[in-house]
Amino acid sequence: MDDQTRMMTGLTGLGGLQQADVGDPDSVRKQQSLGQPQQDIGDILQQIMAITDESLDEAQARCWPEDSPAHWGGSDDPTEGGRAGGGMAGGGLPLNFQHRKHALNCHRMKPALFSVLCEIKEKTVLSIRGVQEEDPPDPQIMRLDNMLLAEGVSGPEKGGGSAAAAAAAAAAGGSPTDSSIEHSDYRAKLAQIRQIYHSELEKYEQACSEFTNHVMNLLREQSRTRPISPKEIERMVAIIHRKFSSIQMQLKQSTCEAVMILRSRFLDARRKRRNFNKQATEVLNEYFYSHLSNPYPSEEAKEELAKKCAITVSQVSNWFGNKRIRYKKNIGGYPAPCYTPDGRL
DNA sequence: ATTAATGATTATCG
DNA sequence: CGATAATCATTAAT
Repeated sequence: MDDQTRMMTGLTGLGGLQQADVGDPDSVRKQQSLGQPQQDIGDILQQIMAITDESLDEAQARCWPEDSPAHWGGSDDPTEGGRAGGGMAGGGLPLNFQHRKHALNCHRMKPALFSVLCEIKEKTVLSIRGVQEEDPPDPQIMRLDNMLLAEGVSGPEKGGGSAAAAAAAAAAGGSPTDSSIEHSDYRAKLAQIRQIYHSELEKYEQACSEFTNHVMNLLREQSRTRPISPKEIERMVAIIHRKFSSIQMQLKQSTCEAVMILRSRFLDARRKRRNFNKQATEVLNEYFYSHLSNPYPSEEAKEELAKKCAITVSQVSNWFGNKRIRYKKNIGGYPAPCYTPDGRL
């Protein structure tokens, strides 16, 4: 390994640094103070710190140029909360930045420091390796995905809004003022949700790849002054992707909520209730009062009534359910209407 | 503008 | 699954 050889040479160059000592930050300074110029190490560390800070700030400033996207519903995204609002990149930063980087790379103590960092890392990486991440196929996000697909939000585009509305109106047949209007309205709103969802998703993807690129560039850059294995970069990228996918899940969840609300608003039949026509209620009432002793029409009788009234069987069932309970309430309540304990009806 | 009537939904029970 | 009771959301009536 390249790192290994460099580590070794660097070790000898530093002169007698024992492995046991490296873990303790103070021991490094103590060793330096005795032998080689301590000032150099102090400088070089400071430069590394400065460069790291600056490049991080720069990356963040470029990655999040504007605020978080809009969500529906009330649930705010808790994962979007605390990002450091560090110092904005001033005008002269890049030059200063390049200059310092150059100075650092050319520093004569750099190989030695690199080797020390290699060694420290060699000890700590073992503990990190123990934290192997596994990604179980999250059932939560699977559920959300399935629902979005079923609702046609995340599926393939189904034509423009007006076209879809026209198609719906044409397909509905019958009276054009009844269900087709509401249905097209529903589809329009659904298309709106869908559009927002896709644009947000795209924004997230873009931000994710942008941020990933920045981090990778940063790590590659830093790998010249401190040891970073490709595997670690990979790990970092995986972490970033996980984070962003959790944000995406938030988006999917709020989209699902919006769709649910939309459904309950438009597909709830209570909202488009029409009274049955006079003749239908007459037929139903006739059956009810002529079978008052047993007002429970059989399935067959229900079908016949449904056909006669031009309504569905379940509507007939609803009607008889309502009629029975309301008849009982109106008739049976004379002597002792059921008062509640607090004296109200 | 309030209230009554009414069709539909929901929760609960057997 | 069907019946009931309570409740919702809309329409008709006052």
